[in-house]
Amino acid sequence: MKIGELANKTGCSIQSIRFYERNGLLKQAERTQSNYRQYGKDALKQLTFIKQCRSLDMSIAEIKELVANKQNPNNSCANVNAMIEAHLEDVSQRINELVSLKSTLTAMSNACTNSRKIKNCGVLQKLDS
Amino acid sequence: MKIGELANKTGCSIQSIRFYERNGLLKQAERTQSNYRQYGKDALKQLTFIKQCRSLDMSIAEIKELVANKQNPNNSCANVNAMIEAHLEDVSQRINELVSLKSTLTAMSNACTNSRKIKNCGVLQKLDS
DNA sequence: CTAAAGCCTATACTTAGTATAGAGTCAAGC
DNA sequence: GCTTGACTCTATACTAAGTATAGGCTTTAG
Repeated sequence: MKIGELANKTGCSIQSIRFYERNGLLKQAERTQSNYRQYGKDALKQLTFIKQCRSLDMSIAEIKELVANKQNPNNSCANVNAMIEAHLEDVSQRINELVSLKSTLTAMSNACTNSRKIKNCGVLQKLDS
Repeated sequence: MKIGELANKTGCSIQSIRFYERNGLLKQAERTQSNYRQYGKDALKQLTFIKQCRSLDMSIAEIKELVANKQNPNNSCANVNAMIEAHLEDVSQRINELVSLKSTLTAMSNACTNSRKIKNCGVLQKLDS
């Protein structure tokens, strides 16, 4: 199949598929005589894997590491586990940050009403304090 | 005071102060004869305001809008309120995404142990499914 | 045969800064 | 008076993960 079909099947944009190839997440695609990229089922699988990882907010670098690991089926998977744990830790921390931020924003939002003027705006007053 | 002192007092980097100026969040600084930026208390206040907004994850564009609003003390503050609400909504939604993501990652992390091989890695199996 | 749709590469743009190069300025010490 | 180090200046490149665009082929449908 060509890149457009692959894009449709995976929900990735054509540009991001090319981007993944350029960045070594997808191996270089075969080309037709007219230089069109040509994909098989394995590429579909690989791209689906990448999409799955991206949906978990993994970085390109992290995914690249996972892809590399998959090449060596008999190696230990300890670093894969370590990476997931580190990523989980990042996500947890970001959640904590955002929750705290949310409560500040809520307080701010409650400090004003639409009927005021800028000079009396409760939101701006909180921002200035 | 010069830019280094302002940076120290606010905890902003010198580069980001210049960045804020370039992008219209801070007004153009006065210059000394030798072209050094010269700041007074008002700049300190303004930069502190910007930092406060950034700590709430507001974008440069949003802060620019707030700064512009502050110029007109007698206007209604409705759009300030609307922006905070929209931002709060964004944050809430992002929290929801991350919480769901966290539970997926936790399940993944629980699906494997360090003692396995890549081909039997529970994490990779979940990622492939 | 022609026109539309699809594909190709290369380049610029996005966010909110950070990092660097190369040059000018200022204060202190000798 | 000179040098050295700290500070500042501008301009440029870089980050992440794509998206958007221009200009040029190729394929497909009518």
